[in-house]
Amino acid sequence: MVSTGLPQGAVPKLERPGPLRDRVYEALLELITTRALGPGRHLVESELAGHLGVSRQPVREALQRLSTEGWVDLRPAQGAFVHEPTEEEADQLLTVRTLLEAEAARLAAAHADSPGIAVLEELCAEGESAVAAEDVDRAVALNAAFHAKVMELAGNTVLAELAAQVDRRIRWSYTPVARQRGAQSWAEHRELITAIADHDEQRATHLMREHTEHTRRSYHEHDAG
Amino acid sequence: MVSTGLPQGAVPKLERPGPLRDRVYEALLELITTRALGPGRHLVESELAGHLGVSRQPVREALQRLSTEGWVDLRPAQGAFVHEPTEEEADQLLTVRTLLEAEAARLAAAHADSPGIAVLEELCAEGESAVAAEDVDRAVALNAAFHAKVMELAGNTVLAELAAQVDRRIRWSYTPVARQRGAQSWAEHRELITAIADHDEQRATHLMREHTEHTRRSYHEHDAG
DNA sequence: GGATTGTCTTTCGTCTGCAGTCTACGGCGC
DNA sequence: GCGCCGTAGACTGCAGACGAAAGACAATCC
Repeated sequence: MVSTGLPQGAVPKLERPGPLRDRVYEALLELITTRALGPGRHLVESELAGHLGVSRQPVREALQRLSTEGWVDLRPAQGAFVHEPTEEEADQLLTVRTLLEAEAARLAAAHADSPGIAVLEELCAEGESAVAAEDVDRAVALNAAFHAKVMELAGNTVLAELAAQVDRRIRWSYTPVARQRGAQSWAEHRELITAIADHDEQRATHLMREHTEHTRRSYHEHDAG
Repeated sequence: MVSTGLPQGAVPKLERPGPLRDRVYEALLELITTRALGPGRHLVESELAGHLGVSRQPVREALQRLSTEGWVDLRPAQGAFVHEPTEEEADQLLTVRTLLEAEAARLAAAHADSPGIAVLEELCAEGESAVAAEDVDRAVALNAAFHAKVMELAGNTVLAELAAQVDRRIRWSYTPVARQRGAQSWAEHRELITAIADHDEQRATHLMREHTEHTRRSYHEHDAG
């Protein structure tokens, strides 16, 4: 088995194109999150199929998946429409996110080991430098990576999957706001890291809850203004 | 508009058969939850199509949906296989469920009104009588209805959707256990109702957490035994 | 003039057919 | 006897086509 001398992970699967439906799915998700397809827009299957150069079938399967994940609404015998997020729904999403992230922080505090904490600190340092350099896109990406790493350290796959869903939907109805509070956010991250390193579950839960609640509040302020 | 004299809600929509894919979806879900299609089984599209008297397309779409909801694993170019739940996954699901239900109880305590509480009490009474009559199926159904009502009173749609997903998956890897603790469970429900009626968020959260944790523990005991 | 009804276009829902790929099995060489 | 290779079968992935339902618009009747 190992006698071939081939590097183990170097040639994973020859990089195939992969199932067409998945690429259609990602293409549509990109179009939706970038607002190229705005909320409420009617997605005509044949139109999308022609535009992407494929048949209707992969498009239909992609739309199905997008529907179950809450990106589009699939009205029977009428077609798919890009979901229109309401104020109420955004608030509910933020509530749920607070819940999931806080639990993740607790579990991370319970299970985290040294290498994991080192990664967190590294991400935090990079994030701070990105904020200092006013590289907003990079800061946002690092923020997502930080939370994803906390979720990974929590070691609960189910929790991670749900959080990922919720997170993407939030970031969608939310793009303009996420760019505002930069430095403050990373200071809170630093506090959170120490709590996790100390295995202080209560403190980690509390800090993460505060952190996401701050974000939620800034959303409402933005909305009101 | 109202001069037609037709009863308003009596003729809702003529009860159409509805989209075929949905009926296929429900049929397959029934077959999976009842273990007629056991975990790990290879689901062949043409076979299912022939058995249900439809074409492959609705079957494919139903399988897609089942895949995104975690019921089947869709291996590319190989087909669909009924998902095999692991011990770890079951535990993670229960953890998440505890979290979601506890939050629902808190929100319910914050928002519940008299008619809602009345419904809860009614469900509780029915549940106790079902337990007394040793009608296990009915007791299980009422238990689900009770938790669903609490979730509805919480008034958070996103939370409810996530909880519904998690709940169904739990009930699947879980059927043999759910039938054990009957009377105890309903006593806890009664306590929870009073907490909600008093708008005591802390107590409602705590009680629901205890309640679901009891369930989780009995799962592990059953598993160990 | 307003409401109603008939038709017409658009789009979805479903079915059939074909090509690509993975798996399993039998034959062959060592 | 053991392992490798070639071939056959089966299944999935994708494309195209047909029937049906929903919405829009115009003509008609009251």
